[in-house]
Amino acid sequence: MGTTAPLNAPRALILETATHLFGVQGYSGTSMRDIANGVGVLPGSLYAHIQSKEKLLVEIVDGGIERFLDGIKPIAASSKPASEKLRDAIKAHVAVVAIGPEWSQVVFHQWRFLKGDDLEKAIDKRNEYAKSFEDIMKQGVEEDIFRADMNIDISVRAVLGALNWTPEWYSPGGKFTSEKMGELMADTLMNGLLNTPS
Amino acid sequence: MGTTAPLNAPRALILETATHLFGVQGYSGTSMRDIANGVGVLPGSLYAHIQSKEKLLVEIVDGGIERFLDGIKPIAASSKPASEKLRDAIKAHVAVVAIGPEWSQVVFHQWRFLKGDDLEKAIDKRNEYAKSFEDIMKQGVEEDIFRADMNIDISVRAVLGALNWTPEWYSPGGKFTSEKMGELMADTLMNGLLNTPS
DNA sequence: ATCCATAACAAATGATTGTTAGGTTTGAAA
DNA sequence: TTTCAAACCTAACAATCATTTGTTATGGAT
Repeated sequence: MGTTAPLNAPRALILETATHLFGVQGYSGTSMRDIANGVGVLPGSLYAHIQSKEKLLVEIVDGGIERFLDGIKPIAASSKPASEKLRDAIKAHVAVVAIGPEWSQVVFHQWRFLKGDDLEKAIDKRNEYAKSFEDIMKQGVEEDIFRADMNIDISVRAVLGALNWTPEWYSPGGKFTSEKMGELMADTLMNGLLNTPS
Repeated sequence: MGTTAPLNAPRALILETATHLFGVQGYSGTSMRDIANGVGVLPGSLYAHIQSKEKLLVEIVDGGIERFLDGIKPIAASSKPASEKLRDAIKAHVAVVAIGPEWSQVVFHQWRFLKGDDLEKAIDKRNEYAKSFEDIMKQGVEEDIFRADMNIDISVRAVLGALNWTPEWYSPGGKFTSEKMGELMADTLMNGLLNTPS
């Protein structure tokens, strides 16, 4: 008595549990005791696997941003027309969110609690991601595929806002597959809402 | 010695400070000491003006949601065509965000920390707000002003996502007035990005 | 001059925070 | 059978948390 059976993949389980809790309750709203409880272990035992609460967050956020960047890089580098690039980018974004909505929530909202270098790097990567979208928009305007009369800054922010908000309502068991959802999202953002009579 | 001059409008100052801190650091990430510090008072002194940390959040969130609802109610009730309603709704939303981006951040993100009735009511009002947008969309499709081939659920979420994300980047001293920003936002969301050759 | 409400401070409450140190169990290798 | 490292528990730490209590200073009204 007094001990419990070892977990099979302790580190992964801790990451998973922390991601869930950080996503739902926020970083500050989640205690190491909460995480330990979710893992099924006493608080102190966590430190056999992780360095600190903050490093836990760094790992989750960094890994998440990286996924989004990995998703868009080949698209940005391709030689497709901007309209296809943007559609692909939107679909890629939704696809990453669909992998783990809670993970995405942490990536989008909890990065604020990073400090120093970790914070700086996270912000840089965020900006890099946004710039990929901006580049596609600019390309689209140059190619005369996108509206010349739109404000690119605002449009980038509108599109990224719509995308960044998806983990707030996306649920894996919904009536659309994540692919379909990406399509619909791209349709709405690219075509707009207004009917364009032909 | 040992005491400090009374503040001029203590309650309002506390609300203001708490809103700022909750917006930047989150509810759980903000201590009463932080707030007291910002106000220029010792922690215990706050309780002469407020009931508790939680009531403070309730007041901020409730008041905020109410502003958004007040903004859209007359628009939803008007007899304009859906396209004008939606444009007005988007502009109204941006206008409310512009009053206080940090306040809006609290409204959009910190409501999670409400409990019981307060939480329930906040969610109800959120849904009510979303429904106003949904109604306008449906009206627009019926009137043949909006695309019949779009998915309304997804479009509502795209538009609200773009709008709810605005406090993340909006800054009062930007190069656009909030009115102009609302216009540009409406342009992008309603017309989309694609060029529609005439 | 006295009174009194307002609003502050000072100090402490018990609970919870992240984290650490040291001891114990486990299962597999030697 | 012994050894050994991984992974756990027990117990505690100093700091910080929201909040309460008792007291004091202030400024306006009586």
